Amino acid sequence: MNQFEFTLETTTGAARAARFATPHGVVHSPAFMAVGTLATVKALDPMDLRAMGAQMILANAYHLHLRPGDETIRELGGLHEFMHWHGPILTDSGGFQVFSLEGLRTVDEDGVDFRSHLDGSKRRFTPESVMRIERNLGADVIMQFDHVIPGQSEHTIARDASERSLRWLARCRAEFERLNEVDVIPGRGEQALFPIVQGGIHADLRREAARAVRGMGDWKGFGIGGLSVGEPKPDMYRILEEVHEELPADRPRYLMGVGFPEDLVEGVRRGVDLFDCVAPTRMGRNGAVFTADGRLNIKRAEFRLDRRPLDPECDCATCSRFSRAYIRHLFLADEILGLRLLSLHNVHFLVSLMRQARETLLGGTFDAWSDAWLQRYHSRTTTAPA
RNA sequence: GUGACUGUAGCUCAAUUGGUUAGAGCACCGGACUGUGGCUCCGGGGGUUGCGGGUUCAAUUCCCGUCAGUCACC
Repeated sequence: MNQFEFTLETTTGAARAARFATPHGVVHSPAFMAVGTLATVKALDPMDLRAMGAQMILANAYHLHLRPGDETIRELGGLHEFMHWHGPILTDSGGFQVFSLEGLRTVDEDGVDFRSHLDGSKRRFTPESVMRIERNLGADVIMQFDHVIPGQSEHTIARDASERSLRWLARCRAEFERLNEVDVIPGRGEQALFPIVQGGIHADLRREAARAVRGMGDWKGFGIGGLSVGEPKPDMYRILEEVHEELPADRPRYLMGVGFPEDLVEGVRRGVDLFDCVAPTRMGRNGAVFTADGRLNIKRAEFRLDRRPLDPECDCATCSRFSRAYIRHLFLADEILGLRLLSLHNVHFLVSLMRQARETLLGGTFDAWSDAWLQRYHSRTTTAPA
């Protein structure tokens, strides 16, 4: 396969199974990408990720620029070499991080001034500087620098941010192409730049953004951003349906920052190929466990004498060995193994969930499987449907 | 044995000169977390103020006794 070639294998409605070729290996989609912001999927070793079948992981340009520095990582051979993950990597640009520094940053047309969350030092990101950072990190797929806004933002705010993101995309692409001429990528291979479709929860803006992005070039894939940032779930699902109709079928769609198990299934049904989310690891560190019957909190007293695994149907390295009672004890005692065991299980759960989606797509049973899966997951989940 | 000091929530401590229904932190019991701070946030259950008397309209607060702990002295 050619670099970044996306080969559709089958479709069921909007849902697709495909292969996405990168310089560091092929991603079989739909797929969940574990998040390793600081060049580590928190509490997990690359060996754990490989063993559970994780295919591609994320890292973050903002965080790694501040520490240890993208130049440092470049000198050390790039991200793959640095963190000893030799599969595909995607870096997020830092648009979301800058957005979340509310009160510590100001956006203007040229870029963003902000203060480092580490030491308060003044910093400035522009589309060009972010492209250079992501080049130094050397991921397979890099994301454009975009302007992220809260999920419920009104039309005028959303349009302003979306249009700015489009203008920044043009500058990202120009700098990306310039660097391709004058610079090499650390490690080996090539990079693909993904644009990000914005537009908040407004259908017209989303469609305009998708069309505008398409018109700007022959992209290797598309990011869908600005979702799961405070808007109701039905809005997110509705927007995915709108965007699906505007994006080319023969390119991967990456839904940024999503999500919870039910969001992955809903996303696949609406044409999404790639997901990433901090939920499995962050929530795992806080005691939440994904199971086929919904979420549970391992710290609850009801598990004090529970000898069962977290999820009786799970074959991960945690569930094949440890009881709920033991892991509960680890959490109440603040033992670090507890964080690790739940992070491992939760990431495995999402990776495995997408593997099931892929297998049922290829087997022609996806609709029935996803219906049944969603019904079962919601039937006993503790989180109220939005 | 004598004297001094201290006893308030599971723990560490608050509670104007005696004045509403004795509070807080931690712990405990639940919940939240979506392009990552192991953080944080929200809610909840918990008290015969060591025990027994007394004074007072009113006692965690003042008085007496008693028990326990700490320290000092025989």
